[in-house]
This record gives sequence, C-alpha cells and structure tokens, in this order.
Amino acid sequence: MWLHVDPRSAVPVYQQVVEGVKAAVARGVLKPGDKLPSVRELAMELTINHNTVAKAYQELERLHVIEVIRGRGTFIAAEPVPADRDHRMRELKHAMVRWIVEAHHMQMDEEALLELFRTVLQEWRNGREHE
Amino acid sequence: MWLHVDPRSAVPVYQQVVEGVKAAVARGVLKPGDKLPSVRELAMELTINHNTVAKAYQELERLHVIEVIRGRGTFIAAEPVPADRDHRMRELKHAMVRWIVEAHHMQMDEEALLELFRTVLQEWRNGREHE
DNA sequence: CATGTGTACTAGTTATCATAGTACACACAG
DNA sequence: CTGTGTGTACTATGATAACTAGTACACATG
Repeated sequence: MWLHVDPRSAVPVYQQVVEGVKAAVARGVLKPGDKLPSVRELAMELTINHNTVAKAYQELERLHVIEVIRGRGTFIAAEPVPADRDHRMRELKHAMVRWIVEAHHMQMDEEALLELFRTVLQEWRNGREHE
Repeated sequence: MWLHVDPRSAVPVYQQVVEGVKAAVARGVLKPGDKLPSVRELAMELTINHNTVAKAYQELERLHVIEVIRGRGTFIAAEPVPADRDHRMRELKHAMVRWIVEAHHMQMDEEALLELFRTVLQEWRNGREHE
C-alpha cells in the first residue's frame, strides 16, 4: 500500500492521508484518472473512521488533487491547477526561513544547509525512479 | 520590539514566542547573556497571559536556547548545544520532502525550487546585516 | 431494485490551548 | 529582615479541533 498512517502522531490523521495522496501523485504512483479506494474501503484498511477519510478527500478536492463524482468514486484530477499560488509561495518562503533558523540553532553552516537540501532533493529523485 | 504575535493564527501563541526568540537569536538581535523580559512584562506587552509566556520560556530552556535563573530572570544561553541533533535533522529533512511534494503540486520545477531557496538564503543574509 | 458511491448530521470523547487568579520559592537591593 | 521582582505550580474554566460511532440521505450504475 502507498499509504501509511500513524494514529499516535501529533499531525492529524486526515492530514496524513492528504499528504500521503499528494506525495503519491508527486511520485507518479498515482496518475490522473486513477481511482482511489472508497472512503469506507480506505477507512477499513487504515482502521480509522470513514468520516476521517471523507474529510481528507474533501480537502484534496479543494486542492484540485482529486475529483469526486457522487455515486461513482474519487479519481486523481487531470491537471493540478495551482489555485492560490501566491499564498502557497509565501508559505514556502516562510518555511525556508524556518529551516535557516533551525539550522542555525543546530550550529549548521548555511552552506551545509544548502548542500543538505540538494541531497534530499537527489534522494527524492532516486526514490521516484524506483516506482 | 523584536517579537510579534498573532492571536488569530492557527499556530499556538506560545509556539510563536518560541520561534520568535529563536529567530531573533539566529539573526543576532539577541546575543548570549542578553536578558529577556520577565514573563509578566512580556505577557503585558503582548497582551497575553503570563502562563503562556512561561510555557514558551520552558520550551526554550528545554532547547538550550535560554537559561533560567530563579529570582533573577532569563538569559540567552551561551552555547546553543544541539542536544537531539539526529532527531531535529530527521525533522528538517522531512520538512524539506514535504515542500518538494508541495512544489510539485504547484507545478514548480525542482531546479526552480533550489533556486528559490538560494534566493531566500541570500535575502536572509542581507536582512541580517541590517541589524 | 439492490448495491456502492460520497455526503450530512448528531452525539460524545479526548486533547490542546489559553485565560484567570492565586500562591509559593528564590535572589537581591534596601 | 523586608520588600520587590523573578520563575514556577496549581486549580478552574472556556474554546476549539480531531476523532469515533452510528445513522441516514442522494446519486450512479447494473
């Protein structure tokens, strides 16, 4: 299965589902048109409530990652339209600043941080090839 | 003031204080030995409860960012010893992966993402010089 | 009609965050 | 010693979010 959930994590379960699906799409595990499990199926598989899955699906639909068709099921959306691009860009920059601050408190050089990012990016690329 | 707090934000107020202090230290606005406002002073200034400030201070002490001396006050710690380096490194990497995925859903090229990070790093360096 | 979809609703539990008020232990200047 | 300023501890209360459980409804399809 391309989805794992940790009920003891601090991050909400529905959000873990959202991120899991987004990651699977980004990796190419899920492609446009692919059918997702029904809310009840996925809930059974992850041993969580079907309402929690439904909440995740609604969030994913809001993000234009999936398309929901009542009575038929949910599918990966054709084109991931970036709706609120500016807003997400600001958040991305903000996150990067947090990395810099965090790295500083880990006594990590800024150059080392940049190198780390390159490494993570490379590892992600490799992991993508293996699927 | 080097600290701002948004009570309507989704991120907890005490955590905003924690991040604010860490950022100020990283920028050099606060230096080792500097005295922080008392919990009641800062609470008054930010119009929040003094218990909330106390919670933030306790978290900062746990992170070895500040030193607390009962009856005297709180001070920026001498050397920011990275205690749980491995754990924080894993979290940092995890955060980077999340944003790689996010960038993909924004239809942003990986090279563009790397370039953006270089830009943010440069901007942060400039902002630091001005203080 | 029967089945499988997503959706909507109520109810209840648990946990976190924040406030408010009070009290205590310690350091230090007077 | 006393008064004041520290951080800390405690109880109580309210607000909100996340999750579970159960039930019911509307729609698509065979």
